[in-house]
Amino acid sequence: MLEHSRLHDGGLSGVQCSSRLDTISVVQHWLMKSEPDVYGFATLWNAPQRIGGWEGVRNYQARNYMMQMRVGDGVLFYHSACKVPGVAGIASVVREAYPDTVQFDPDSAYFDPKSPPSQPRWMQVDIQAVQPLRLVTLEMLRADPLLTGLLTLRRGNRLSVTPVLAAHYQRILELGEQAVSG
DNA sequence: GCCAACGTTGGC
DNA sequence: GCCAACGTTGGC
Repeated sequence: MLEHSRLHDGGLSGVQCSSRLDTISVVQHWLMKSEPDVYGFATLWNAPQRIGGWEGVRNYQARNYMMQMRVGDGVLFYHSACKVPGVAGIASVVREAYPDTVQFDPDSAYFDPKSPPSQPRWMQVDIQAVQPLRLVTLEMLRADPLLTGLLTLRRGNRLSVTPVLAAHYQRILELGEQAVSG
């Protein structure tokens, strides 16, 4: 089992590093958006081994976040551009960043002629569905004072991959499970 | 390196 | 379908 030394780029740069930090594994959390009409949580849930490749990201910031992902990181699977947007389930990272498989394919909608196979521009990760949630709607997210600061709630935020604080991740999980039992 | 034009995202 | 917000492109 690999262990990783890594820091979020979200303001931890001032943290003192002990010499043992490189043996500490820190689970990170992320939110990833997908249009359910194209690829929803159910699609991932029904895929072989419940694993799917997150290809097609064509935004550098989102790509850079994916490159920070490590096996075991938690993922909130968010449904966007649909009737009721919200977090539909959780997944986890099962394969770390590798060259996006469709960027070289001229027949793919995600083809990027400016990305030579010798120097791939776009990366993807693989994620595995862990658990469906009762939809935690955008409205619920906005209404919860504990979720203040969640990047997805920021006005005008279109990033399809964003880091999520552990506390926010836990809270959203709670909301999704609470809805099921309640 | 500026910035206008254009394309895309995504809530509403 | 509208439109605000934001990223990218390309002329200069």
